[in-house]
Amino acid sequence: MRLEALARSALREALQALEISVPDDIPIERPARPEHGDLSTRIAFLLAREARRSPPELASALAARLEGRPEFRSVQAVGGFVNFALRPSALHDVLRAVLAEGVAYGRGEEGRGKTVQVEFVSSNPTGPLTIGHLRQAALGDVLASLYAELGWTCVREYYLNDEGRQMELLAQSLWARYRQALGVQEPIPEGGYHGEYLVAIGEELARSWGEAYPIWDERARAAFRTEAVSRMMAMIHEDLEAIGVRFDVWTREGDLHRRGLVAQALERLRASGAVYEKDGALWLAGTHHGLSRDVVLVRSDGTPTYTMVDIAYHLEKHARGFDLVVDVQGADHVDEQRQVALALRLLGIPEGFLRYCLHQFVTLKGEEGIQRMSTRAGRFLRLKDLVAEVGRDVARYFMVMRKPESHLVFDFALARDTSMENPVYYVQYAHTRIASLFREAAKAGELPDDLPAVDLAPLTDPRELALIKELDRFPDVVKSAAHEFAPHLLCEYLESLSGLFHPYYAHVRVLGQGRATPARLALLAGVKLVLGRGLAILGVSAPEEM
RNA sequence: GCGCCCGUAGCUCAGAGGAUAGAGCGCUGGCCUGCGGAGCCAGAGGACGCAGGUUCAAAUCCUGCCGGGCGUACCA
Repeated sequence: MRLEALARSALREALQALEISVPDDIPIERPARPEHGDLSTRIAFLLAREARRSPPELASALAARLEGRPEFRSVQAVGGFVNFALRPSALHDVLRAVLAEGVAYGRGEEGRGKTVQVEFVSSNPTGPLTIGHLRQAALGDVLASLYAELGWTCVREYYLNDEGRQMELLAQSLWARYRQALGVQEPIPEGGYHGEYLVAIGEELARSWGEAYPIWDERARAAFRTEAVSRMMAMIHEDLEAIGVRFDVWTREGDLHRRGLVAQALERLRASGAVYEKDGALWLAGTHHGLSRDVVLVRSDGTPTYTMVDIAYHLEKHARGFDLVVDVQGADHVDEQRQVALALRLLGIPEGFLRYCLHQFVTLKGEEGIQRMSTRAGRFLRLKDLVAEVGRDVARYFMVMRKPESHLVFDFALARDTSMENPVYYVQYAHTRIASLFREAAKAGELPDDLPAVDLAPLTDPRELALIKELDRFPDVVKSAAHEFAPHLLCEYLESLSGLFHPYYAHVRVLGQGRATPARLALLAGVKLVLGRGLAILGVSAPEEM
C-alpha cells in the first residue's frame, strides 16, 4: 500500500474506535524534519472542536490507539500533530510494488475512457516561432503527457488563424519584399512585418515569378496570401520539429467559416438573448455578466471578430465530444478567455468543460539586457536557433521548470555557457550513473534475475529509506502537476529524487556487498525507472550514457 | 482609473494554513589508488515588498498601500 494510504486507513480506524466522525479527506503531510517521523497529520487540529478535546489531547488519544501497529515503528503525538515513523518493511513493500508495476508505476485510471484536448501554440502564421512560443509549446506538450499518464486520451491541437487583417499585412509585406528584390523601392506597409525572413522568400519569388505582380491588386493578394501562409507553416513545422512537439489536429480558422460554424454560433448567441445591436455592430453584453466591458462580435461591416470565431471554435470543440478542453495561452489573453468562457456559459456548456492554463511571458536576457520579442518588428530569437544552441532537453526543461503564472527570465548566456551546471543534467546524470552501474553489475555477474523478488531486508540505511519514500510520492506528483497545470512540480520532484540519489551513491558501494548488493540494485532500479518516467513525461531524454 | 499575474538569499526560482523558510547558480574552503567528479562534504548569505486583519498556527487566506509585468481595440 502507498504510504499515505497506510496512515489514512490507520487513522480512520482509530477515529472510528474513538467514535469521532471520519472526514472525507484526512490530510497527511511529509514532515521536513526527521525527528517528526516519516508522515504526520494535523487532523487533531481540525477535529478538536467537534470532538470537544484540545488538539494535543486528541492527538495523544489517536497516537495511543495506533501505537503498536505492525506498519509503524512508532506513532507519537507532539503538540497537536500525530507523527508516524514507518517500519522499514512497510517501505520495502512500496519498493516491491514499484518494481512490480514497472513503467506503469505512476499511471492513473481517472482518465480511462475520457478524452482531453489541449490547444496550444496556435501562433498566427505570420513568422517562425520564437522563444516566446517555446514556453507554450513545452507547457502544452507536457500537460498533454501528464494527462495521458493519468489515463486520458489526449488530442494536441493547433488553431491556425489563417484569416483576417494580420494575414493581409503579412501577404502585403511579402509582396513588398518581392518588389524590393526586383529593384523597386516598395515600402513595408503600415503595421506590416519587417522580419528578415520575408526577404529571402521575396527574392525567391522574384526569381520564379518575375514581374507577374507589379501592383497590389486582388490577384496579387490571393497569390501572396497563399504563398505566405504555406511558407510560414513550413517554418513553424521546422520549429516544432526542433523542440519535438507534434500536433494531432490542425484547425484552420478558414474551415470554421466554410463549415458554417461561425454563422451557427452566431444564431445560438442571438437566441440566447445575450447579444444586442448598436452602431451597426453586434455586441455581447459582457457587463451584464460580470465582465468589465461589452464585446463586439460582429463588426459594422458584417465581419465576425476574432472573439466571435473563437466562440464558434469552442462550441465546435464541445460538439466533438471532448470531456475536457485545456487552452494554453499567454497572459495577454485573459480578457479573451473570460469572454469565450462567458459565451459558453450562456449557451449552456458545463462549467468544467473549458479550463485555461494561463502563463506569463518569457523575457530574454542576452548581451543587450532584457528584451521583449516582437515578430512584427522582426526582433526575436527563433525557436529553432535557440534549440540548436542549447539543445532540446535544456530548452524544454527550462520552459517548464517554473510555474506558468510566474514571469520567466531566460538567461540565454547562462543556458548556453554553463549548460553543464544546470538541473537538467543533474537529473539526467543520475539516470546515466544508474544505467552504468547496471552495465557493471551485469559484467560482474551480480545482476539478479528477478528484481521484484529480491530480499529487500538489507535496505536499512536512512538514505535508502528516504529514496523509497521519495519514489512513493511520484504518482501524487504526476496528479498534482496535471490537475494544477504545474509541470514544474515534476521538475522539482526529479531534482529532489536525484538530490537523494547522488549523495547516496557517492557514499555507499553497491557491487560486491553480499546480500546488500541485490537489494541496492533493486532500489536503484526503482530510482532509474521513476527518473526515466518523469523525464519521458517532460519530453526530455533519459540517456543510458552521456 | 479598472481587471489579471508576480514581489521570498547577490541572481533565477520552489514553498498553495502547520513544527527551526528551501533548491540551483554565484561566492569561500575541503574530497579523485573502487560501480561515471556532469558528483560529494562543509560554510557564508533572509525583518518572505509594507501595514493591518482572520486563525491554536500566516511566506501562504482577507483588506489597504508600494513596486514590476500584461491587458483594458469594430487587432489577432
